Amino acid sequence: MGPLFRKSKQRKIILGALSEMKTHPTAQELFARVRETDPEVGQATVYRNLRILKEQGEIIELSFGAGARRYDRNVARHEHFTCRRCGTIEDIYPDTRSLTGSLHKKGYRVDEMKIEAFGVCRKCAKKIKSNR
Amino acid sequence: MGPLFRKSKQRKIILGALSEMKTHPTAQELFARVRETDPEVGQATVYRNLRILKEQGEIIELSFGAGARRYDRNVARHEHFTCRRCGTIEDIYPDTRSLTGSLHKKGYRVDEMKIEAFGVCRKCAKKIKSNR
DNA sequence: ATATCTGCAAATCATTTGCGAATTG
DNA sequence: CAATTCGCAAATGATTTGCAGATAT
Repeated sequence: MGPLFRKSKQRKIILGALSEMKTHPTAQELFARVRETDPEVGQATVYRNLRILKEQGEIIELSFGAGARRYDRNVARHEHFTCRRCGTIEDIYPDTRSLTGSLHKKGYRVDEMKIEAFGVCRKCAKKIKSNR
Repeated sequence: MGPLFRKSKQRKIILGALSEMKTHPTAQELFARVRETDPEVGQATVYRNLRILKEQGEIIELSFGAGARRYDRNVARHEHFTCRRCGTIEDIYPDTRSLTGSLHKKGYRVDEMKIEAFGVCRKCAKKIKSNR
């Protein structure tokens, strides 16, 4: 079987910091955040632990288009909406059954489906409306 | 307005090579392919032209999870299915209207939706079946 | 003519790895 | 104690950029 994972001090710090951030941070953003309170934590430690936590199913790894990967403490099945105006990434919970269903009918075995939506979020849409 | 794009020899070579490849290649894969016939083309030229061709809407840029970006000459609206067994990336054309519709109802303005499906493709599914 | 483009090499950005020391169970 | 993890620095992989010379319109 695989290696035995320990509850290292750093692993707890990193998971704790990610839990507090609602912004779906990149490894670098999380590293910066961790450094604020624990300046002795190394950057490789952050990357290594993100990989381990992902393998353990404690967190999810995201990658929106190009650029750095992002991490998410919300492990429930969900998708993301990125606002082009304010940059916020919101969790969304679309019903994907008809999508996977039609693929199954065509002979595909689907075990994962990733959906990313882009546009203007509800908050920004309201602002735009009131400004005219 | 923006810059005037020219039809450089290299740009044509790169677009031509991508047109012939049905594999959704990375910039490096495309670079290697171009080098086979035109060894004088530089790697920066490939990257630069991929960006320009994308801006012009001649090609599409994809990024599946982590790893290098991939490029696609098929600019029609479509999505992708990646087979975990043979690695092939197939074009799929799912109906996304109900998905965008329900987001619109919730107040989001959706201008783009990206879907990536993963699993076992039809060809591999058949092979697995016949092997037992 | 001159804005655009090229090839090369060096720079940048995100991430991984080697290693000897420290920590966890 | 022995497996695991750490921090650091160097390595890697993907992509971008600076620049002087070449090219397209």
